[in-house]
Parts: sequence; structure tokens; C-alpha cells
Amino acid sequence: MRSHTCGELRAKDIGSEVLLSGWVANRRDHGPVRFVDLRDRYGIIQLIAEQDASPAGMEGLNGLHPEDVIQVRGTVRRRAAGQHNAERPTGEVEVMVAAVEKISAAVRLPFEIADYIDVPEEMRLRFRYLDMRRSPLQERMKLRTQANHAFRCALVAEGFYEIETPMLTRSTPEGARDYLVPSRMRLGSWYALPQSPQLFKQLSMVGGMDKYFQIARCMRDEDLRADRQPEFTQLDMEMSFVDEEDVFALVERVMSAVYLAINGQALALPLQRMSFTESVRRFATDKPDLRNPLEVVDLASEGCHLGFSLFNDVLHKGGWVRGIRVPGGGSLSRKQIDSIETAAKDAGAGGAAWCKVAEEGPSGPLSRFLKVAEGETPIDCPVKIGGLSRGGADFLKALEALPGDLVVTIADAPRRALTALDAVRNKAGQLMDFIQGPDRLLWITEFPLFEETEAGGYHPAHHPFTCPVMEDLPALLAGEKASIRSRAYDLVLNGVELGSGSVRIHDRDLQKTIFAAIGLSEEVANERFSFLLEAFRYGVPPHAGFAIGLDRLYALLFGADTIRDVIAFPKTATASCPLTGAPSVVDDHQMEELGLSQRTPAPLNEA
RNA sequence: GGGGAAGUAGCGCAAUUGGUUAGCGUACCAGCCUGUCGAGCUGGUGGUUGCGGGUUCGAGUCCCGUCUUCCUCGCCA
Repeated sequence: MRSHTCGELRAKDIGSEVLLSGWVANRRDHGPVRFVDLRDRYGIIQLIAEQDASPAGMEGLNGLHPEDVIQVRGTVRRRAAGQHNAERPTGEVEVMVAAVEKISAAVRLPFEIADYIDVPEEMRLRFRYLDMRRSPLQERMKLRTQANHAFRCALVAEGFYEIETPMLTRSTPEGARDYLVPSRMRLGSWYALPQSPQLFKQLSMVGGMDKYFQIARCMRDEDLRADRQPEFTQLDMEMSFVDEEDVFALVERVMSAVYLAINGQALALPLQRMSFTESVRRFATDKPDLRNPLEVVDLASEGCHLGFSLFNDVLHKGGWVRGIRVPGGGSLSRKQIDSIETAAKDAGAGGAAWCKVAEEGPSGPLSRFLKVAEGETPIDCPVKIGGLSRGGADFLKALEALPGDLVVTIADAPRRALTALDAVRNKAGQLMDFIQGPDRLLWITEFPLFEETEAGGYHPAHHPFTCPVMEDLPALLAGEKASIRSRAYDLVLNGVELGSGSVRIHDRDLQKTIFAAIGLSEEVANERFSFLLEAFRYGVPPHAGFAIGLDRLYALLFGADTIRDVIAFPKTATASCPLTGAPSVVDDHQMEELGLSQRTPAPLNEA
């Protein structure tokens, strides 16, 4: 149906007779001369017809509508001098139309197919196939293909097998909520859609596959975010007879191959590493954006000498007083500083006490607790900040504050303080325009094995097959939970958690210990994971793995604002698909076959 | 489950304190035009102001509810 695509004609093709197919991107009718831009995935070519030279072509280009699909026969010719379009690869030539066949007519579109048109996202998702005709999605689907290809090539070259694991599998109630699928063959029983291929990849290791990977779809029935979809894609990997060093090295090589394919530049290896504990202490998060230079300072020992009742109360209750010094932040406006405080409040903190630091002394809400009492002699401060009390000087010294800086402090219960400090660090970094420069990839290592639940119990921070750090094993056996470290690790890029992995447990007794530690009885553990525990009886290699969230990686790598922009057919925040209307009610007879009863659904899209 | 923002022609936006027949741009349709390429000019079509209720002589505007979308906390082993 075509001799060439719309994007490939060049000066060398001048004189050729061509057959082209594509969409009508634009029409420009000048009476006796008529232009049509014909578009396909490969580009845009200008068609032309002239009343005198090509009456048949003139007739054919008549009455076309935007996005009609047409087929055109014509001759490539050089554009007149001064009429070249330098912005298009095909801009040196045009096709003199001899005949046009309208293949498929298009009705009026819900939005124009043009990159410069701002279309609401709901509309873009409802008509995703039209959004796809625009270059941003065209480009991202191309890059996604190239990146996936680079991953596959790199892993196959490393000796990995690509193994497809089941989509219909067994529910494991730990962790995220499962998507469930009713069984017709065995009424009352359910499959679950996989949250990850975790157990199957471990079983593949028991099966001697040695190196496994899969570009795997994972489903989790949890509330969504800008960087979370109900189904998402992971590059899932597992290796036998390896430890974390082997995994780091492998993932680094593979990531570097993708950077080379997409950015044209390999990564500087090895990547930086930081323990979970250090990351939380310095950056108030387990996924720090290292492009942001701001760091958190613990002010517990200085904050209690200021006579600030809030600080004293919080510290007395076991809370945190921590602060962030913003170099040069004294230049921020009151409105900007308020927005930092708002960020802290939005993160759940009561507020943020701040002051600006200057040679003549501190100013702002926190300053009165730092200043010397009237009539007393200010401390002679080595960095020339006037008017300070002894406690105030020590406080600012701990922060290493200098004249011209802004100091923001958070005093709250540890958990809330942590999220608030993270928010303050991000907001202040943005306002100061600190967050720039090259991508910062790093490993976060030695995650805690357990996390405290709201009920006061413990559950695995990663998953129950993660191996503890051997040093901590005696403490674990003695009943300790909170301080036990695991051999789990995350890969973080510019403050985004790209993926995580761990060295797995390959010892049945240790596995049973962990199950017991998280309150999973032997019966329940046996019932849910009997197949894994059984497999471990038949000779299991030590193994470890990793999974990279490809949607998140690609959003960053391709410069997209959300992961929806790198996914062909994404869902909305309510996990619905505006295009197909999923989820939907099903026929009564389908329900009957499955032994289910229908419930009246909540209204959707009735507006 | 909690908090926040938004919703007015296909699309982007406006509409003074609650006050005329809800406007502008763009797209679309028609006509004109020999070189455009986000063409230009002239004219035209296009509205249950998300939906429901309330207050009022009068509601796009105020109040209540609801739906949708986005952001966010919880949640996401």
C-alpha cells in the first residue's frame, strides 16, 4: 500500500514516482494550488496539487478532512527556491499528486492532532489512539522499545533466560491487595493476578535456570499516585550462586547499557552506595535525591537549651528536633518561606519553625529563642552572627549556619518529622533551584528486615524471603526485631525508588524462623508457601535478585512528568480506563457460571 | 479511608457585588485566494455552565450533596 513512508523522502528521491499512505495532518487551500500534509509514524510529507499541472490531483485533494486516511500516487519534486521547510527532514521535497484514494474518512475530532495543543489528560486517555498520533507519545513508545531491547540484549548476552511466569496464580495475602479472578472450574476458588513473579523466579532458581529475567507485568490493587499504576511493568531478575555484590555489578552493567542506548552515554560505575540508616539520618528518606545538597541536622542536644517549650515537649515525649540549613536561603521571600512551612504541614507536621541568619542577628519566628536576653552580652560568635545567646550560638553552630542562610526546623514525633523534613528539603531545594545537574543513581543498602505496624507488631519491610544480615542473626533469634538489618537493597534515581531486591533465604530453618518472627504460624506458612518450602527440600542454590520499575525509570529517562506518559494505555487514579470503560458490570450469565451474585456498582462516568 | 485543587461550546479560557440574549480565541463547516507549511481573509454552526437539590424576584456566580479528573497522606510485603 506504499512505496515509501511519509518521513523518508529526500532530495535523492526527486523524480521518483511514489505511492504514499497516511493521515491528513493539515490542508492549505490557495485556490488554484492546494497543499496537504500527509503524516504517518515516520514523519510528514507535503503533498501539492496545481490546477493547471494536475487537475486530477487537485480534485483528489478536494474535500479532505483532518485525519482522513488516504492513499496518494504522485511524483517527488524539489520545492521551489526559498520554499524549503528546514524544520522537517522531508522539507526539501514535495509530492506532486496524480491520484488520491480516500481509504477511511474521519469525523470531527475531540481535539486537534498537534503537539502545541494543550489537551486535558482525561481527554487524552479517553481518546488515547488520537493522543498517540502526536509526537510525544510516538517518541516515548519508540524510546520504550529501544530501552526494552537494550535490557533484553544486555541480559541475554549475560546468559539470562527469559522465562514467562503465570498471570493466573495463587493469592498471597501478605503485602499489597490482590486482584482476584474467580475460577469457573472450581467454584468458590480464586486465582490472583501476580503482584510480582517473586515466588516463580525463586522456583526457577531451584529449577537450575541459574539466571532468570522477565519484563513482567505486576498488579496491585492499591490506591494510586502519579508514579503508581494498578498494573505496571518490572524488569525482574534472579541469579543463583551470587551475593549482593554480583547483583549490584549486574544491575549496574545492565542499567549502563540502557543509558548508553537512550542517552548515548554509559554510567560512571560503580554507583554510589549508602546504608538505609545513613540515608534516613542525612536526608530523612530512604530514597534521597542527591542532586539536592541540603542535609538534615539532629538538634536534640542543642534544641533543649533554648527555652522553647515546643522543642522541650517534643523531646520529652521521645520526638525529634531536626533542622535543615538552606545556604543563601535568607534571600527567600516571606511567601516562599511560607510555602516551605505549608509543605511541612501538608506532610503532617504541626509546622516548621524557621529563622533567617544575618550578621546583625537572626530574624523570623525561631529567632527569639536564639537571641540573648535584653541587657546581657551577646556571645562572640566566630562566624559573626550578632545578638546570640549561648544556646542560640550552639544551635546555629550545630547547623553550621552562616549569615545569609535560612534555617528551618521540625519538631514532631519521629515518623511525622521524617516526612516533614523530607518535604522541607525538597521544597527548599526547589525554591533555591538547587535540584539540577546530572542524574544521581545510588544504592541504598541494609534496609531493616522488619517494619513496625500500626498495631505495634512487625511485618517484613521487603518480603518474607529476604535474608537477614548474618551478624544480626543472634539478636533476631533472641527476639529482637526493630534493629535487625536485611540483605535488601534499593536503586534510587533522583529521589525516585527505581527498584529493589535482596539476597533470598535458601535455608528452610531460617525461613521458618522468619515466618515465626512475623507471626505467621507454621500451619499458615505451610499452607500458603508449602510449594516453596517443599521445593527448598530438594536442593536450593543460594540466590538473589532485583526488579526495576520500568515505568518509573522510563518516565525519568524520557523526561515525562508522570508514568502515565510512558505507558501506552494507562489507567486513572481510580484504576479505571476512560477508553474502554473498565472496570464494568458483566452479564448475569457470566456471574451465574462463576457462582457469584451481582452487586449494584457505584456510578462511574455519569457526569 | 483522610486532605487539597479543578470542572463554562470539540479544545483553551472570560463573564465586576448575585442582574440584559453566557463572551473571546482556536478547531470545525462554507466561500474567496498561486507557494503555504500552527497559511491568510470573509461568513457560519456550535452551550441542560459536570449532575442533583436549596436560598433568591433573579444563580455560571452563594449554600448542601454527588460524580469525574489531578495532587497528596494513609496504603503500596
